[in-house]
Amino acid sequence: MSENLHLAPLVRRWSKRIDLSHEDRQAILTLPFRLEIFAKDAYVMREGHQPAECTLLLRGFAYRQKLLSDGGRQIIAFLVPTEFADLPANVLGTADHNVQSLSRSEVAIIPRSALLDLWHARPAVRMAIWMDTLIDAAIVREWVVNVGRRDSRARIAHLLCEIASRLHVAGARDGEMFDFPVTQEQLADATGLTPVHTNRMLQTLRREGLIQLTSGSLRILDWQGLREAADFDDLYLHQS
Amino acid sequence: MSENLHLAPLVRRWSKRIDLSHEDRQAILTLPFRLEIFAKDAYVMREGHQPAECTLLLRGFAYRQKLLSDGGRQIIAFLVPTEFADLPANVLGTADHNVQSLSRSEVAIIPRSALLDLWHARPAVRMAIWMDTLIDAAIVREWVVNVGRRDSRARIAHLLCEIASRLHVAGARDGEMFDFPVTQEQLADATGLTPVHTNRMLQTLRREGLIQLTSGSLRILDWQGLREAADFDDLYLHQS
DNA sequence: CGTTAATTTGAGACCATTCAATTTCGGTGG
DNA sequence: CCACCGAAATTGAATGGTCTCAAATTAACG
Repeated sequence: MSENLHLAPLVRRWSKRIDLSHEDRQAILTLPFRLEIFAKDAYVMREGHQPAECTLLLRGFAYRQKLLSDGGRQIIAFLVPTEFADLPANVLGTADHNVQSLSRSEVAIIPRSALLDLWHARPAVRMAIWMDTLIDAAIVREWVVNVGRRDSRARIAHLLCEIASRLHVAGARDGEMFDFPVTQEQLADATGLTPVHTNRMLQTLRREGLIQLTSGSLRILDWQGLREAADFDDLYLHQS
Repeated sequence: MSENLHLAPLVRRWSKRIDLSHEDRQAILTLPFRLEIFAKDAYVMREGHQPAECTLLLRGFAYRQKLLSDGGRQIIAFLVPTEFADLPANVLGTADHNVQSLSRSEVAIIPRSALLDLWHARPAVRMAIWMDTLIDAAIVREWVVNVGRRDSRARIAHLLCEIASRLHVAGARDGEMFDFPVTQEQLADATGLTPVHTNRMLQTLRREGLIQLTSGSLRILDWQGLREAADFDDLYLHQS
């Protein structure tokens, strides 16, 4: 059977948590889809819309976001490759938030029915998807804690810890570099701070020798120090 | 077959979103369980623990919560009857947050395996559970927005709007009264504010004639006014 | 009716914001 | 390769929303 390897990373990620049979893998790899490119800042999903297809992020990053009536913006989550952008909207019918592409990104667009059929037919796959959903929720819960109860320095530090942990699943090491093209304004919208204050806190963390953040790439110089500054415990990521 | 009506409210709620066949209903109603009572403030679930059973809230209220190393507490969600307290922990293996009983509450404790069997056997039931999970996540996302980007008055107002909407699914009306025994300290921990400032904002909302909040019960006097103060849009609750 | 928890009030301190200006960076065309 | 441009990052000073710390009052409960 002709199989397309665009979906292989998804199989790889799911396999770490769930035993997938050969049939499971084949069923995933032969899902129908079309590729699409989103430019930086392009909307992948819009609040209020009713999608008929599922969008799987293959390359690049994206973020969930909500806009307030006063023009404010809150970023709710960052999406990394092999994550679905609009699963909730596909199941519940209507999107309750927006998804924007962080950088230029590549996605696979899969018919909702195909994914749902897979979900009904293959227990292991549906368990993997459910676990994805639950971990997603766990991350958002930690964001509530971050934004609600940590001071600005810890907030930024915690967000950076989370990003680094998710980008390098197998334990982040000191000095390691991550490609993550985020602006300070976006970090501000993710932490509930202003861009100005976000800038000052980043400078503080740099001055303390904890991080090195230049446009597009993050390097953690002192993982232990950053973890302490953030009060970070990666239990909620459920990646071990 | 002898069926126990303790689980009937769960069937009723799920039926609003999903068509449940007679067999589906029977399967739910005949789930094995034992009843348990939790006192006010008792822990229903503890971070780090690995539950073997699922806890379904039948009467009273509960809340999800995380503690910080500096002693701070952030409330992440309120649970109302017919909601599961520890589904994520049962699926992912370990609890990543705490659940406490808000008032004296009654729960049904169901063996994990029984619920999982049901989940595998009955497509409609697992769709209902999945939708629950997704709506849960949507609510938490809105909390991130609330805590991250709204000022203190709007934050309190929004939380009250959400509670009222969830307690009276079929559209809240002016002057209606809800039983919700929450303290101002808990409202503070849910909104990321201090108890003192929460008190002042509640007074503001009262002075404006929007609410009437006495210990244990909430009455919304001006639903439209409160909605505007909160910038509230109930789309994310997905209850229509 | 006594005791403890919850709510309320006041005043001062502080963290983060606001507003504005400047500098640096990244990309583009000459 | 340099000059230019807009976006992003940085700096400064003043304002302000929320916090902190205490004390007083009220409500809940046995």
